[in-house]
Amino acid sequence: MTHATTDRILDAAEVEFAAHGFVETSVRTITTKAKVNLAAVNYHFGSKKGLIQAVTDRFLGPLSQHLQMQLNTYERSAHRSQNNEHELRILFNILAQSCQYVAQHNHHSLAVFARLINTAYSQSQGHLRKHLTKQYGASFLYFMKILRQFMPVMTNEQFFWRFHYLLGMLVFSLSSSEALLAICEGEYASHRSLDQIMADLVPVMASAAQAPILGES
Amino acid sequence: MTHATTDRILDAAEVEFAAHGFVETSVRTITTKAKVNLAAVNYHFGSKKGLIQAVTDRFLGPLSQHLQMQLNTYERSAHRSQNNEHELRILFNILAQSCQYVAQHNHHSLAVFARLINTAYSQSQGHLRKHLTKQYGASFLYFMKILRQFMPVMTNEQFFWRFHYLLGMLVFSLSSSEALLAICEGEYASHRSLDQIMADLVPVMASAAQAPILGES
DNA sequence: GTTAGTTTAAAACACCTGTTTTAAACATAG
DNA sequence: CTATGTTTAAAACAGGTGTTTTAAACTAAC
Repeated sequence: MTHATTDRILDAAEVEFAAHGFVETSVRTITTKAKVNLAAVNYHFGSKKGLIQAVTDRFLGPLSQHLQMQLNTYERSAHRSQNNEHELRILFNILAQSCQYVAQHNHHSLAVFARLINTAYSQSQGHLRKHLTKQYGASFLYFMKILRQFMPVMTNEQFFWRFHYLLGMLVFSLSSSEALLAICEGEYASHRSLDQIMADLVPVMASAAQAPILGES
Repeated sequence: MTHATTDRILDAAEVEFAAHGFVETSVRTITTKAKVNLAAVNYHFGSKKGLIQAVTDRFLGPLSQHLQMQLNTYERSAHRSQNNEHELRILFNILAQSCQYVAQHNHHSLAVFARLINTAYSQSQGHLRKHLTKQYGASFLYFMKILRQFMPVMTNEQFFWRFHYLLGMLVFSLSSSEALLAICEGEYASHRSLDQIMADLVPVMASAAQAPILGES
């Protein structure tokens, strides 16, 4: 194997980042868990930032690619029902399936994904956010563009905010599922995987997307 | 003034915490912005954790109090419509008004509130979460209990998850509004205050709460 | 076998973190 | 005045952080 070291670093970093976040995870704990020399991170990835980008790119690439493909085939399909909710569910299902597709090969990727978006938006001046929009903004906007057709009764501004409400629901649910499971502790229990959460969210997002706008009537 | 120092610390801490989060904000920047000696934080609050709790308690107390009162008067009101969505909107409106009530006296409190919940749930083993549930769990559960009545067509487990989907939508939207405004940068623009976001979210949360559960039919 | 790239070990760097300590000055109530 | 609590200044502590460096060992290809 030519790059066993880099892969071990990426794997360990992904687990730690997903569990404790980017800031709270030190390079030393990553290299220790990966059983790799401390200097290896800076040797291969330049810096911790570089490692974070590498970790995210590893699944964000396939994710956006899969998403774009699925959206393309959807757009080419002829029949479009008059039922907006039905079409919205199809679209959110495509998003969910794309997430599940990358989660298949990479168990912690969804948690990292959620954490990434969460922190990218949480810090007001986010270099992460710029990297995301620059690298994967196309797929992002493509999805938004198609979604827009089935949320016609609102202005662009209202759509913008509504979209991010949905994004927040998705991101928070995925990134804090561990804590939620820790809370119920067997009461409501029944472990719910990120895949299940995503599938569960589809109709909720569809309904939320169609909710009327108050203060208009 | 007897406690001008502690108040200045709390004010400065609130602004910094809201803007950069708890971990990314150092005690030194707080004391500098508050124009207070570095040791003052540990003198008055014992530790940084104590300061965080003090900052959150300052608005979480009035918030839970206001919420509990409003819920109480709601429960006492006789007429209850058969329209679940209408009642749900009333309930979420109560929540929104309670938030706006504390935000009135304290402009950054909502951002801190959102960030608090977000970080409390993000770290898997959260001492913050325990403090929250121990201190304000009553109001929390009270709200959930009333809400439960108007979301009858689901199991307790489904309700638990659905509730946290809504919570996530709320928390993410409030805590990342700055980043969202930075994105659109005048395109969709029109500054939207946290109060407006909360009000905007009421019908969305009501719809999301009522969304059907897939895989049952 | 030489060369180039990789990996390791260990140490050090420079910096930031929360916290503590010492001393002196200030405030205010008994 | 005295005593108690507050505030400041400045320094230091102990520990963690990302990063760099040095040297030696290893691996593979030409």
